[in-house]
Amino acid sequence: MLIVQSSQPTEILISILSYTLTLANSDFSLFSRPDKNDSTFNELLSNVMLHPGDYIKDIFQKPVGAEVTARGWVKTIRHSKGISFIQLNDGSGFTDLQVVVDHQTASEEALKEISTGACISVTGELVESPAQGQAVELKGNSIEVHGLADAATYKLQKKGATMEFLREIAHLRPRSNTFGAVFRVRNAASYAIHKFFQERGFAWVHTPIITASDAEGAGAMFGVTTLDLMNPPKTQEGGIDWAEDFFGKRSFLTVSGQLEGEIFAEAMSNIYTFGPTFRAENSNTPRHLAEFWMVEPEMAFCDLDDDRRVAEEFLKYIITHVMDTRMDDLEFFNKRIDDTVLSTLETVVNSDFGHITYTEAVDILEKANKSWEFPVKWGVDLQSEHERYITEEVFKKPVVVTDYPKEIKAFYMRMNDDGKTVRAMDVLVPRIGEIIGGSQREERHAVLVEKIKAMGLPLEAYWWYLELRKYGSVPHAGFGLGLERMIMYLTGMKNIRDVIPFPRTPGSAEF
RNA sequence: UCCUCAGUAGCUCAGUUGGUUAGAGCAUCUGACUGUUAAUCAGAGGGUCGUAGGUUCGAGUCCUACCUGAGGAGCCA
Repeated sequence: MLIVQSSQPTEILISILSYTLTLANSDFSLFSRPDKNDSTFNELLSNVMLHPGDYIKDIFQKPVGAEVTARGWVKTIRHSKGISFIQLNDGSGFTDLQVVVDHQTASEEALKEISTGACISVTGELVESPAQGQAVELKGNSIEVHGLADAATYKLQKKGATMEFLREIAHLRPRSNTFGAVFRVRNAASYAIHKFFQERGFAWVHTPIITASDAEGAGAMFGVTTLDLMNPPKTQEGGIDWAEDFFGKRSFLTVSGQLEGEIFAEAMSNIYTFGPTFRAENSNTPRHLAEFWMVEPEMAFCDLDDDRRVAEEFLKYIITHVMDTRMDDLEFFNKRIDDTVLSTLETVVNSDFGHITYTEAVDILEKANKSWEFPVKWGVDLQSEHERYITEEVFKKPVVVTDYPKEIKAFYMRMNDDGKTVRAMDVLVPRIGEIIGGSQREERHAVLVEKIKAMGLPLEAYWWYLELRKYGSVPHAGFGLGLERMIMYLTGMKNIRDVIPFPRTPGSAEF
């Protein structure tokens, strides 16, 4: 058996269809190559594409005796005298379909061409399985081989791979149990996010990826330029003349869509952003990426108390949806990755979140009979160890901490009447610590102007942000959720690089 | 960016106070087995010990630099 290499898309498709292994008549040399003129591209496409009802997850729902075709990638194949077993998976669910092929209807020689990683279609009858391990299995009558996978060089083995190794084969890792489950959960969580907001009348706003305002001060930004770095235009002072650049000024990849989100909240009332975000920090930890996805709702006519309630409802909704739709994957994580995943998620869904102020939190921490690596003192930001103590040991459930000292929070957070604290909130959950950060925004023009000045930020850069406070200003609030941190929470995965398809970190942008 | 640890077969690892021909399991290949479930059993092949220097009669092992990865810190989502 050979694989035809071709470069034209239509030829590739035809060669995919040409390796039909006809098992029913025991003549394994029958590999017909259909005349290219026999079929149009569209007809070929409709023949190979999976439709609802065709996925392996759907096949499990069909009655015993049904004639079905299963398509997917071989996870393992086992040969015995007279019979072979294939575990087939198309990514639609965690459970593999077991395909059974009798050597009286198919030659062992031909079956041994098929190995882990090969892509095949199998047609046959769905039957009750006589053995332990699965309720039903597919009794294969004919197998179509789309693409073989050389067993001697295929890198994704059946066992023994570390997360670090799988990261190096990111083009193959979605086919593994763990990563198939991770990305199904990621998809389900993403859908739940949209569903939650859409059901509540929030509009999804596509805030820009490229921005010219570097004034937020939320960390280092990636520059975007079309200038020739070897020979950039210079100003008279000798610096780079950004006026000559593509956008006529220095521009960057966004670090947050919040400020633009506020514009739309003050026009469409309730909105959310959901998209990629970039930080050029040289931070190399299991919790940081240079490119990650963030969800940022922004609500008009909303104070911090409402903000807090939305955040609680939001987290519970995502978890509930994933538990309802991807319990097969969650059970795998609970069994193989972290045996506290399910109990933690159930705790979050079934508890009313606690609520304390920063001042109360500091009081609790000072009175705690613990030796902190970082001493606690009013005015100093809470460390991870403090956050986890409060949520895991004091409350034993999620806690929202509000009203932080103004010095340790961003300029746009609304000043409290005490003049010392701002209407900020952090949602802390067991095992992770902070998962959501948010605030009520400063809607009073004069107060915001003073705040920007006090923090030494340039007023001009915020001209439009300040105008929102001059024309039809209203109390409003919002928060941010890092999608990957949520996926880590849902799956128990320990490294953020393993919950995003293609991680970007300092020194690494492969694939 | 700083601190710590690691890098030996395709993968996961062992390798003693420096010692002559570097091992295992899995994977691969060959064979056996009529229902397997990380199949099992028998046999075979497979290594520039991260890279470059250095110390030594002799380096996988000791030293230096660099590269890559992981954990911790800072920053945060």
